[in-house]
Amino acid sequence: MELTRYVSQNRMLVAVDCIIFGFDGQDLKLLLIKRGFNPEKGRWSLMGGFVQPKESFENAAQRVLKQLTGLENVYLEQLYAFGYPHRDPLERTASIAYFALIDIFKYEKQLSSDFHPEWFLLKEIPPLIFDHADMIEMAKEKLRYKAAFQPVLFELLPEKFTLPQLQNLYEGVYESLMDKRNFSRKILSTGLLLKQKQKDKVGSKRGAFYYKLNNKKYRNMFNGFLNFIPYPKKLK
Amino acid sequence: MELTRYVSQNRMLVAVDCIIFGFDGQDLKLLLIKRGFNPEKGRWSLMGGFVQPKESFENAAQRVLKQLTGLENVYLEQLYAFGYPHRDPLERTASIAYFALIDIFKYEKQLSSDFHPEWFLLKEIPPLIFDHADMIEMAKEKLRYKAAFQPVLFELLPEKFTLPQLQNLYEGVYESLMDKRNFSRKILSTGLLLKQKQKDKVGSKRGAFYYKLNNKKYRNMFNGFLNFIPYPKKLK
DNA sequence: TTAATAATTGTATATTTGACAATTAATACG
DNA sequence: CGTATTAATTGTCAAATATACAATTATTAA
Repeated sequence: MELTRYVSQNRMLVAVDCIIFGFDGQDLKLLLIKRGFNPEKGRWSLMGGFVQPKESFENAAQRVLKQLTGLENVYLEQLYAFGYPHRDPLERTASIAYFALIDIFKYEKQLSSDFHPEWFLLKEIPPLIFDHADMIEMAKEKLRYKAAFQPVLFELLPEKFTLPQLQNLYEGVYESLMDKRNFSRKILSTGLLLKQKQKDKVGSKRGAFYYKLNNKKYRNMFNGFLNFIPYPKKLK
Repeated sequence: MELTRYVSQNRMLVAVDCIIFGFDGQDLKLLLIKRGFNPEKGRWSLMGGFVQPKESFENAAQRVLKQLTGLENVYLEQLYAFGYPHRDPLERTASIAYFALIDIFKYEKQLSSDFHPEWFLLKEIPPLIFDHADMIEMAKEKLRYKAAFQPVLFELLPEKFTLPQLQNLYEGVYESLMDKRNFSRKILSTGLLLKQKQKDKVGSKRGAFYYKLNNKKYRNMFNGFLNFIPYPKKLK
């Protein structure tokens, strides 16, 4: 009899939205789309979609991400559930926000689709629908928080990357400048990087050596506490 | 016309569940209730409730928490949105889990109610309904994570507390033993604690001095990076 | 050959960590 | 009243880590 109890309760729509980070070797970027339907048609938005009946939230986020980028098996983590009553003016809709870290170069090969996606510099995000700006703000914060003692930023890099690129990445995330000598000492002391024999000649005349992740160590130390917080030199 | 788009989508129930931590000076505890309705009537459960039409998730969690403990303005933070399709066998129900840190002594005065609440040692949690055990596991992890560089554990203590109590708390959270000398040095070096003239005579013959939080500093440094990670001596 | 550019590398000091045990204050008991 | 008991309080030294700071080197382009 008590089984009827749920009847009196209200249901609501549940969506997922993805905050997709990328890094081009220089700057941090976000992938946004031009919303194709009302309300707010034509405005910039995070990529999202409604959770389907047989889908977990995680699966829904993966689906949405694949739809836009063609990518699977990328770093994806739940950020926060947004749910104040009128965030979508049309109807009450909860949104489970996920943030994704992708290798921007893998993405570029895909060339999706009818969402009119564009990469924006993290510092130049246009006005967004609903509470998407809040979501991004929270995602930035969480990334800083996490990267402070988990080597999560490597998810944004291609297989081979240089130390100057890595430092650019950390400087972008923490919006600060770091000392090159101290940075490389600290990063290399983790034993996480394997120096390659080739150099990247694109960025400079001299060229910078490539490094790869030591994947075994990476997986092992991912959840260990390691202080990856860089020491800001000056606030930009 | 596109306004009809949402029509084809499915709605679901959305609930909140609260993981309520307390600390009695010795051990970490969780407040659980005996579920009063089907399904799973009579089994132990986190305190929860459905999100009402005009309520944010946060408000729903506050309401539920107040209902059970009589407390308002306590530390409450969203933990994670749980949503796999059949977590509630009766009907698809998302649950936004919140964790709360309360002063267990303030609670004890309230003596609620018809939920049959009981404090359980964190190490002796009984079998729980649905995915509530997962929620608790995640909450424990998050508490460890946060307490590592935010002084959040003070939310579990009464206004006045002793250093041995504080160390018990950290040892409980990290399930490890710490060195008294190093612990007090580290904690006191933050300048966060104000030594009182009175002693707590309950715990020992000699008595231990009370400390209070320096509230101004507390608020200021809450979001700064501070390494509160204790150095485990032995795993218990 | 030289100039320009950006990558690479080292050292000294200050701070923090971590290991380690003797002393002290208060009470209870003979 | 003295003594035993209990738990709180306090200090030092070595090791590791953080931070400040600039000269040298490899490569390309002119």
